[in-house]
Amino acid sequence: MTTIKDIARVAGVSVTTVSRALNGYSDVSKQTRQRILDVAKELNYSPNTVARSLVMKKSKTIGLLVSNMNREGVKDNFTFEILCGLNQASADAEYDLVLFSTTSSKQREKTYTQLCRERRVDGVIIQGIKTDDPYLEEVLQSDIPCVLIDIPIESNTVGYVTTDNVRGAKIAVLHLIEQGHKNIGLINGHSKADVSTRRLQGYVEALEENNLRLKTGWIKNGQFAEHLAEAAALELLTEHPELTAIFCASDLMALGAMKAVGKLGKRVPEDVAIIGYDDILLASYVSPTLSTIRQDKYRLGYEAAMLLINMLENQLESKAKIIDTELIIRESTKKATK
Amino acid sequence: MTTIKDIARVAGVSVTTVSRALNGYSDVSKQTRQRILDVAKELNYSPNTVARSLVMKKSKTIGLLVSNMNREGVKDNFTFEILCGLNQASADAEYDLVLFSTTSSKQREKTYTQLCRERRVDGVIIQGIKTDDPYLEEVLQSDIPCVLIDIPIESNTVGYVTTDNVRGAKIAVLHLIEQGHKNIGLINGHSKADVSTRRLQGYVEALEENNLRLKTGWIKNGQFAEHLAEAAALELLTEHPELTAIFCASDLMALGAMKAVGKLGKRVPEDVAIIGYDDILLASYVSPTLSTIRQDKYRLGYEAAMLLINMLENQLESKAKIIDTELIIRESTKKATK
DNA sequence: GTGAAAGCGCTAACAT
DNA sequence: ATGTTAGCGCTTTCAC
Repeated sequence: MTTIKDIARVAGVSVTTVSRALNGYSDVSKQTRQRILDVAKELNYSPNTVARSLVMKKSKTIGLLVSNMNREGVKDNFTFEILCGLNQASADAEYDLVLFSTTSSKQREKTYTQLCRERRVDGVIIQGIKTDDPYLEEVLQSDIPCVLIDIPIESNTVGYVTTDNVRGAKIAVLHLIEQGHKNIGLINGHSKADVSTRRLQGYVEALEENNLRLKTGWIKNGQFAEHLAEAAALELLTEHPELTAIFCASDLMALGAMKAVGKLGKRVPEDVAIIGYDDILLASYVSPTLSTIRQDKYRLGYEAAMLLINMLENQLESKAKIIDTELIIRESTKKATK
Repeated sequence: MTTIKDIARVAGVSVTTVSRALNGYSDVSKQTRQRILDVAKELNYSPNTVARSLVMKKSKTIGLLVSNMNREGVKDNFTFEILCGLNQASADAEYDLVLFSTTSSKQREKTYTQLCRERRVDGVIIQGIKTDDPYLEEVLQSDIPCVLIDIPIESNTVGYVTTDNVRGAKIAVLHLIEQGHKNIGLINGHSKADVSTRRLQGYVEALEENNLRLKTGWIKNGQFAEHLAEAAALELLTEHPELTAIFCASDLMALGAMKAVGKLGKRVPEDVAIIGYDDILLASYVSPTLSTIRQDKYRLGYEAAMLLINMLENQLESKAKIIDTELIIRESTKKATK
């Protein structure tokens, strides 16, 4: 493996000059630089980024702490789309992405800080973590630059990227109201997700603004899981036959709710209208197609990486980014024919 | 940031001893080791893997060269499932995964070898590369250990993981034949994919063994893309109305074919039976549900990482792994009622 | 059982 | 414009 030392020897200069030439410093004579470049190419030289990282104390790598990278997580491409965005943005800025595996049981032996410091990543992006995760506390205490996805916490070294979940949920429910629904149920995620808290808020606001009844019995949690949401919808519709619409805080859960409606011998949207959240691929394929609030997951990832890189390279003022969502109207909320 | 030097100073020993103690070498007295461990904990020490990599010439990281990590690739979770498997396996073996971004335009400026050597990855896993990709040639010439997914090439430093695509395709077509079909079309991927070549072979074998007619006009390529497959199916069914079934070399293409059947005013499976390949999530959600050949993508990834790690740590004999596939019968190939 | 010293490949003062 | 030197944090002979 060729090193700059080899180049120096062959080119008849010192390693310093080689380093300077290769890194494009100005204080190298034109002919020397050319000679060095030629030799480097001739010897098929590749710089050793490890050695460089050691001395520079920067690795040009970003650590990724994502949940759902296990066998079970395969069902939604939510994480993957974010990953794609992250990947593209870091590629553009010439950063490498390293996946920290939080899946393994061993993993929890190490603290967040240990994890990051060992790998010498310049910064970290975290997605899919619950709000009561002990790591979160550490993130705030640590001095490692970090961007959180969908957890709006800001500090000196921590920023975040998310969508306006209150508004998204509100728009979803307003759409249902517009379709003539007055008794609207909610199947939410769980209390340890910030998005759930906010989507609940949006739901409440939409109802209140329209002077509609709001019963706690109409709200259940489905943990973002399809089958749990199915069970929740079953209960909801059995216990509260007055419900004519359900807002689900994720498309996967909406799918579960649709199944529940079917099992009760009812139809979507004629008997019960369903609207989801996310706009996953499945939403436009299921029958009836699912109305939903589209989140641009790719962009979520892209912006997260951009933000982090900006934090690393410039002293950034704003460390938060809110991304738009969009109402997608499909068949599952078609107005009931009176 | 604490270093072993700090520990050495506080514990009153040399850095050598600290290194030995921390790495669990036997030739350190019990009390010295304990003292060092205590000091390390007290100083909140994390080892610097960069420094270690530099001297050890091993990084305990695996490079990932995956295609489809861009905005367009988001549609199928195929890559993601593989990623999950890779992630789990490397986590288990305490390797880190670093994503090489082949998406960026800059990327192609660097050769494969440069890419890998710069990052000092111990090995590489490649997925989604076409058989005429220039990188592939380099992989074989390079001495960097590498595992290919779905490209059966083996060398001293190169292994692969794949499924038996001939057999998978054959089983799919045999299933159609069993359902009474005699005129069976094929929508394949493209000629630069090894899996396509093999699935074609399986198709041919199945027909020949049953003395069924085989017309080149019945075969088209859909480039693994849904809309191209839809167009291909449209042509196929228009030009060859005798076809009563189509085998598609991917589920996404099968979805396109199903749309085409619909557009022609025909029904699946009554008029045209469709069988796909992969068993993506959508397959069990579309209507009618899609029969297919299931590939365990997670396992594909898991085994690829395991294989590579084995190649890195032991001198491995076998560098190939073939994973089973499975016929999944759903509605899209239900026997036509006579 | 422990330490001194060398060196992994690179960058960065500080000379000259 | 170029070279000398030191050092990043760690592992590893080789001595004692």
